[in-house]
Amino acid sequence: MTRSAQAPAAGRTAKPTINDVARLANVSKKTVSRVINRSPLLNAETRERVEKVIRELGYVPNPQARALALRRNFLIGLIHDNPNAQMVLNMQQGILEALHGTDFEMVVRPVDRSSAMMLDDVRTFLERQRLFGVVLLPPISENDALAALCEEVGCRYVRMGSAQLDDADHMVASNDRELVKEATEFLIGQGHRLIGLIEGPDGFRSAQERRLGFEDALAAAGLSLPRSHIARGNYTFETGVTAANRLFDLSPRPTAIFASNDEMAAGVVFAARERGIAVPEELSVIGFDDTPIAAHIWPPLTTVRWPIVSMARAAARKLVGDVVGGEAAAPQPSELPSMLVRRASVAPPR
Amino acid sequence: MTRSAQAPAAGRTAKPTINDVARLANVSKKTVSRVINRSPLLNAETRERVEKVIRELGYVPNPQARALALRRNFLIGLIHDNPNAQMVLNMQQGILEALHGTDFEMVVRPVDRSSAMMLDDVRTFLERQRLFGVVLLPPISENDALAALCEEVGCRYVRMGSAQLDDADHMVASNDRELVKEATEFLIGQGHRLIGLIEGPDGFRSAQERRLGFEDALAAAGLSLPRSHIARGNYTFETGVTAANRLFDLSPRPTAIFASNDEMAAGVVFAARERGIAVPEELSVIGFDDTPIAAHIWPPLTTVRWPIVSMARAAARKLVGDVVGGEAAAPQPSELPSMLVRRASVAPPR
DNA sequence: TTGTACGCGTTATCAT
DNA sequence: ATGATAACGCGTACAA
Repeated sequence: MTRSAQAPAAGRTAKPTINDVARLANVSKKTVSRVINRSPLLNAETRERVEKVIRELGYVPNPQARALALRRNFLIGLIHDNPNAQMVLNMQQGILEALHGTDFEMVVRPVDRSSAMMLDDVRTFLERQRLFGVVLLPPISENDALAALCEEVGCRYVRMGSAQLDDADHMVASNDRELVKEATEFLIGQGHRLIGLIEGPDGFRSAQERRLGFEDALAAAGLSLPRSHIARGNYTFETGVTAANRLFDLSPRPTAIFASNDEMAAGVVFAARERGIAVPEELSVIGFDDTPIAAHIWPPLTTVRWPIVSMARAAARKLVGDVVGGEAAAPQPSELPSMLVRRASVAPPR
Repeated sequence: MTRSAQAPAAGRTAKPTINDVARLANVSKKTVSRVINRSPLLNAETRERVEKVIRELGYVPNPQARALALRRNFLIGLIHDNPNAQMVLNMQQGILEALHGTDFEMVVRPVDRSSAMMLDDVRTFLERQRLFGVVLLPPISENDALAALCEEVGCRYVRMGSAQLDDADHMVASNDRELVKEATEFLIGQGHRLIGLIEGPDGFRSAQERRLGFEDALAAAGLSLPRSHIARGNYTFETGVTAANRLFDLSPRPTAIFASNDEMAAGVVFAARERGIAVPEELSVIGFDDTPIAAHIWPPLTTVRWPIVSMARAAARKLVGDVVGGEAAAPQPSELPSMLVRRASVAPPR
């Protein structure tokens, strides 16, 4: 089962190179290169001829050679420290959708935000691999030093997040604050007056935005928000359970809880079940993200759908748009809207 | 914040190359190359000297150049068509753990098993990117044609799966059959005699293995398995709901259900809740995988823990073990054991 | 054990 | 508008 072989007759392929194309088209390598790279200054007839040969030969440029010559790899990096599997995978999916049919591939790089070496690690990664660009996922995307680093090493980047943290070229954001306000207003509209908040971790912009939206709604309705009705979690199921139990101990107990993500909201429902509190009869719950868990627990969660796949797709298109044609070339939005998804976890208070 | 760079005062970088090392160490490129690639025939003293220069310069070989010269990229591919996010992410985590500290990066490639172009797509991918190796995740890992393709294009591969589908060098498997037997015996030990099975999709080896384990246990206990007590799902929550409802309609109703994965088991619990069937009082449920959902629904699921991260880590180490030192160089097991995790979803029948 | 000369496939420079 | 030639950085024959 031998491979390679340069002799044409020999079994397997020996993929054609730019030289083969040049020879058969009676032009120089450079001209072929110009065709590949869509150089504008090129005789139309010459281009036709070269393209014909390319097609006949089934020639495809060698990515390794291009990477060496261009000092730039055809790879898009995905840098993240997001603990939620569904979230990360959805983002991967969005990026891959944008990259599909292009010469780009996606390489995944989890980082440890708590490590002092984080920035150095990323720097090494970017400089060594010479990535074409990277997509920064929340929450690490909120790190300005990381964005500055990308800029410094000459790597394009697009940040994803819950608010505009950067200029439109480098950002794809959602309108969390607005939608959490809407979600909270929905609870108020159902008659709830004592609403608890489980906010996300300190220092996370998403946590801040969602809290602000929550406060916006209460303020607009003239409701007060006692400090005691705010608990904090770190976006995990377990901290949702803990935070919920803290709120359950209040007297009077909140009749509704908004949790800053679905994982924690699922923790609330779980904790309620443990304490014999009926959802939604005795407690309404709203989450955020609309990850599958929201629809898979009982009762299914009312939540805010975060357009995560679309956001990731837009982010990747922003990166490669200059190089590839088609839809990716169109200007990509820097904000994508979320929406409220109503399910069974909300009801009027008793 | 300038780094290395001995040369042209020019601002950015100018990373040292193999030539710089050779010059400063008073040896030829080739000797440096030998040091990098750990050639055995090398004067110890020479090696020391070169390594010293490498350290001082902070020299790191350029991956793009190596890829071109070696006709092989330092990338490990992850090929999958697994719909379960947690599963895929755990596998990614395992692979990344194995790759950490090496020169390898991971590139992710989802494929569409239903597409007629699947094999051609993968072939193009492998030939173009010249991957060092790929890890094949279930269920696509069960596709023998895919493995043959890897072999054909000269790409190393390791398959992950629920049974030994290939020789030890190309396989990391778990002992599903054994553990499902154990899980089922646990139900029988609790007193259950009417046990339903929700099996996985037709054609999936994991589904087959788990069904066999289930049948093994019933047979060993002298219990019959009416065809009507077997429902089929496709590993999703929704099909778990549907299958559960089919089993609930039986008379007499099964007092326990084994579902071939956690997603479907969660669907069973959900469906039971909808019908007012108490779990575990009126229905015991066991799942498979021990993904987070198992512990996050009520009641938490008894399930089989699939050592997915370890399996992926072992798979990646098998691929890169020849090249990198340390733990990865040790022979990697081709089978990793699962274990039964007992939680609250199982109780004796009434 | 070490060095020389060349190849890997592409892009960039600077002519023409 | 196109071409000859030199990078790009590293690995491999083959020679020494």
